[in-house]
Amino acid sequence: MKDLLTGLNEPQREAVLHTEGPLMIIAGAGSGKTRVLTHRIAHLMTKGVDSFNILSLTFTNKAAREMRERIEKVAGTDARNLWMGTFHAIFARILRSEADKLGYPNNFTVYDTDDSKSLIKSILNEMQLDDKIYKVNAVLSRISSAKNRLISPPEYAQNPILMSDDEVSMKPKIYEIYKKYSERCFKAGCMDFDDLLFQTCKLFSLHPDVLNKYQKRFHYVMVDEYQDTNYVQYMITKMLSHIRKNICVVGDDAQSIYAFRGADISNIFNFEKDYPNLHTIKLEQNYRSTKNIVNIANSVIKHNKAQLKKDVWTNNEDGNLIEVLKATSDNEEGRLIAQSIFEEKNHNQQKNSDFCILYRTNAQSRSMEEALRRLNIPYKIIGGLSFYQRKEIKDLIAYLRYTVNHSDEEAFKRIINYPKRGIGDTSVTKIIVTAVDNGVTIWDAMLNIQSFMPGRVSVAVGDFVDLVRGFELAISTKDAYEAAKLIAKQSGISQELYDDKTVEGLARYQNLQELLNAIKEFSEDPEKEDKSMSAFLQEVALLSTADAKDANGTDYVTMMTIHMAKGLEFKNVYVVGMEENLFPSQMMLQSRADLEEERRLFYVAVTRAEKKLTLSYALQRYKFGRLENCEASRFLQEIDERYLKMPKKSSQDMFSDDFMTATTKLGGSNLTKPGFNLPKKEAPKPIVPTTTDHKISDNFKPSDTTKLNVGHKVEHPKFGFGMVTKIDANGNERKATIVFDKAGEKTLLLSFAKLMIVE
DNA sequence: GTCGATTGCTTTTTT
DNA sequence: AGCAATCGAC
Repeated sequence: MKDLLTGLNEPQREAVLHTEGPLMIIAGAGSGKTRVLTHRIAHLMTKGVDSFNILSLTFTNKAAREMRERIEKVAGTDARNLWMGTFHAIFARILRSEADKLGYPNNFTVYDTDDSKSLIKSILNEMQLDDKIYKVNAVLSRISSAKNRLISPPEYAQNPILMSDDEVSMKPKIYEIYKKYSERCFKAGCMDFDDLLFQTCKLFSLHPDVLNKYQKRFHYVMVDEYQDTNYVQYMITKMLSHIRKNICVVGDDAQSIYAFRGADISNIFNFEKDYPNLHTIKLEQNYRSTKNIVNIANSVIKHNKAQLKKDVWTNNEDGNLIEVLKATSDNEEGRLIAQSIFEEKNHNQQKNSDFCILYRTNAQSRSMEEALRRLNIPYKIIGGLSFYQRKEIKDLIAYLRYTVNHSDEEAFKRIINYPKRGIGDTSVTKIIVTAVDNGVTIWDAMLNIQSFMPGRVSVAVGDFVDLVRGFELAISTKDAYEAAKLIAKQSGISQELYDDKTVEGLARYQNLQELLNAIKEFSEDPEKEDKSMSAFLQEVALLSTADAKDANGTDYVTMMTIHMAKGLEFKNVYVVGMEENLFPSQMMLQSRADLEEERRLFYVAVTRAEKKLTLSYALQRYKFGRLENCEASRFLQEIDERYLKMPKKSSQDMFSDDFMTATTKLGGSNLTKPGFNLPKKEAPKPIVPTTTDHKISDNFKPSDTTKLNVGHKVEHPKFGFGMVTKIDANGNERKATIVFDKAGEKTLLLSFAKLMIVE
């Protein structure tokens, strides 16, 4: 036990030793949180607690896997009975043995987000609602947030606030859609992601005996990333730990970045209200980053109002100043970053894996990729489209799902006419509608196809039914891998992909093979107690992009969104695209709360860095295919200047040099001021009386303004001569801000303004 | 029922 | 720019 405590600081030790009663650990970035958690579990076990009685909940499979590995290192095989996993995985597992108590089949299948959307679309169609008004994403998020707040359809209908919100937003039918959606999922024997939690909560509420069973089992409950829990998750953990109250939550309010998905920081703030005898420990010493990085992070986060008091500090060296790079364009930004990585690698003998590029949106990766490729720097993008989101993978999975669960409507829709077997959308809809109207499953409807759709289609449907029966037999007589192989072949998917000789087709065929390999691995894994196809599907449904196996031994620069980077650390971190309307995102500028979440996101980004942090922005960037002008992010201005290093002179580019000089002058002394400049909010615009007596030049002829840009001198028939200072593009609507010599500053719509470009 | 062309949308997303 | 979804023509 002693060695579990060596090397820990005082609060860390305290957290490890405090095992009985409610405990909240507020863990600053880089404060050794994972270490504390693993040592705490190991400590429990050395005290004689059976790992069987410990439940540890995380948010990602990756986090769960890493923590399990670390515990096994300390505690050995004793840890194998530990229940450690994501909320969804753990409760899916419980539901698999208890689902019948809620009327679901125990081999229920799981709808992913695409399935949910597709089901909502069907329902909208059937209700003949305009999907321009009822946007699928909006409807789903409404339903999802209801579920996350434990509001069932009847409760939704009785909630005056929800109902009037829908009324006001011109979507009064949301309740009905929600009700139908729930019924359809239930009939299909399917749970969506939210159901895995919602139904667990329902199960525990309706069946005290079941709840009691798990309460007795889990003597100790631990929750990581508590700031990201939503209300259902809060309820479940509260219920589970109700008897013994040995609940330990770990979180950092400053790193809460998933409010947009229903995470509720107030779960942290309210935790002490639930547990009057709560013990709180703060881990404030940062072991990860240099003083400069810790300081800049603190100087950023202090702009937020809503936060717990915390004082993160470090004993590490001061380290480098934070460098700010300014580029004229998104492409140049990529070049500057790639160049910086290249130089840094050479100077300090670093590996590619010491570098990480973080951005707000996935779309920003492209300019980075191109630049890195040009310098032959290997990179890897984390996130984006995951393996299991690829069409060919989802298709085979749909076959497997449908074979396991004949009621699975979304799987059915995917496969009924793929590969083509002459059953088109009209027929499919008719089958589904008949099933829904008669209250039977789609499978039953197909068995009776003759009665309502005689003719050619019914033969095709009959063949399909026989095909699935054959698959069913395969699954019941063979192992998961052999069955899947047979299904891939007999469904025709294998052939279909094999016949496609394009490059993409080849890749798709290989992906299919890779999926089969994954099933093989699964069915040969000695650690898995349940190797059924149904178990495989469940595991796969809860996998995500971040869970992909690491390419072994290759050394690459990592690129990802900031969201994906939470919990990770790199020696050198580049946060790119530090621009207004990008980071913070313009969608997030609506409310203070949203802006604060963006700021926390920035906090997460900078705290990933161990040694060197670089921030960059571009003056122009392509957005949605349009070139837009950008200003430096307000977050840059919020940083205390003494931690910053001047923007580096951007390479060779004349235009950029000119711009640099100009802005540096504006910014004052280049020794103290970084060279970015935000328009001062208070600065009044010069008020100049409008003069309309400009004498139009003889040779005046309106120019083509599509190429009009900042710096151009123009003539306007009324306002006279002026200089373009800003171009704003909003869809097709382009606006130019022009400072006229006599008429002052004007913002003109280019589609109307007659302008002649003078130079 | 199937194919292609046009139209519209676009944050982040552990599950 | 890039992609999915929808619409119109065979």
